[in-house]
Amino acid sequence: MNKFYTITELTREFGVSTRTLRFYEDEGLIHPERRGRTRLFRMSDRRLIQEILRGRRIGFTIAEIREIIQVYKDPPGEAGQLRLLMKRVEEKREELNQKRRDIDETLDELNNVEEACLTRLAEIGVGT
Amino acid sequence: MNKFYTITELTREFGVSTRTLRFYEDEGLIHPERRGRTRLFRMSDRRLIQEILRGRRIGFTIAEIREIIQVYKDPPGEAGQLRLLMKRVEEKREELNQKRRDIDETLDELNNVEEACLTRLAEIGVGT
DNA sequence: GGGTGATTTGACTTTTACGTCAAGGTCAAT
DNA sequence: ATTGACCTTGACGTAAAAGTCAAATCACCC
Repeated sequence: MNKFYTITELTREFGVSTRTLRFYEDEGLIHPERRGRTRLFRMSDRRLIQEILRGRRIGFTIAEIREIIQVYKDPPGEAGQLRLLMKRVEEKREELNQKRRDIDETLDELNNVEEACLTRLAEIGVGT
Repeated sequence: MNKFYTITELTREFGVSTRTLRFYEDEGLIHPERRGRTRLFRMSDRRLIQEILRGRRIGFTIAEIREIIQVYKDPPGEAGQLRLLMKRVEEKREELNQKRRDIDETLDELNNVEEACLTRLAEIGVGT
């Protein structure tokens, strides 16, 4: 079937604006086909957008996302480049692990807040 | 002992600029004491800064961080407010859980990239 | 074949979270 | 008293990631 998606289909699905998707194209993150001037998104574009948005949610910049995409599209062939890439991967891993710790701590805090709310509610509206 | 910290002590400890800490004060996130015009940070300020930076790392905006701080400083007393707060807590929890999933998926991807690098390296520089 | 609604490009604007001067105050040590 | 380190306010600048708006074009349907 090889269905094509229009830009607004994808904006609705992912909750982003058309401006955002065009911006990602301008930035070289996606390359939808064209029929005339209108963009036609394939499955692969759709998946790529999902990855981009995932990166965005965890705070990657466009440049970082582009870099990751590049690696997938065109992995380096030279040993030095490979080592460099591995170092960067290691750094990213550290960063993400830190972020996970931060998230876990914050989730704990949220639990505390919630419990405090519940006790408070129990005190106030004794018969809720 | 009740030690005071100077602004640069804290900037060095946390790896942020003085501008950043003054910005946080302008935004009402911290309220260091003053001796004359110079800021004196107490332990409580230090801890608060840690929390702020943790929030920052996981992508909270200044406004969100301020809101969280507010809740700690001055928890709402009215039932409706409490319920509202709990709803927002629940939303934040969802958001953070999503972020955790995103991070885990990205960590998996990083592992793939690393493995690909290793195989590639083994192929190329057979005797590294 | 004209209207309607979706798309496109391009330019300009906005928001967030600081960075970067400029211009000077404070204080301890020399 | 001067130097040097550190601190202050205030104004202006900037980069990233879109938002907004205008004008033009396109596809489609009756």
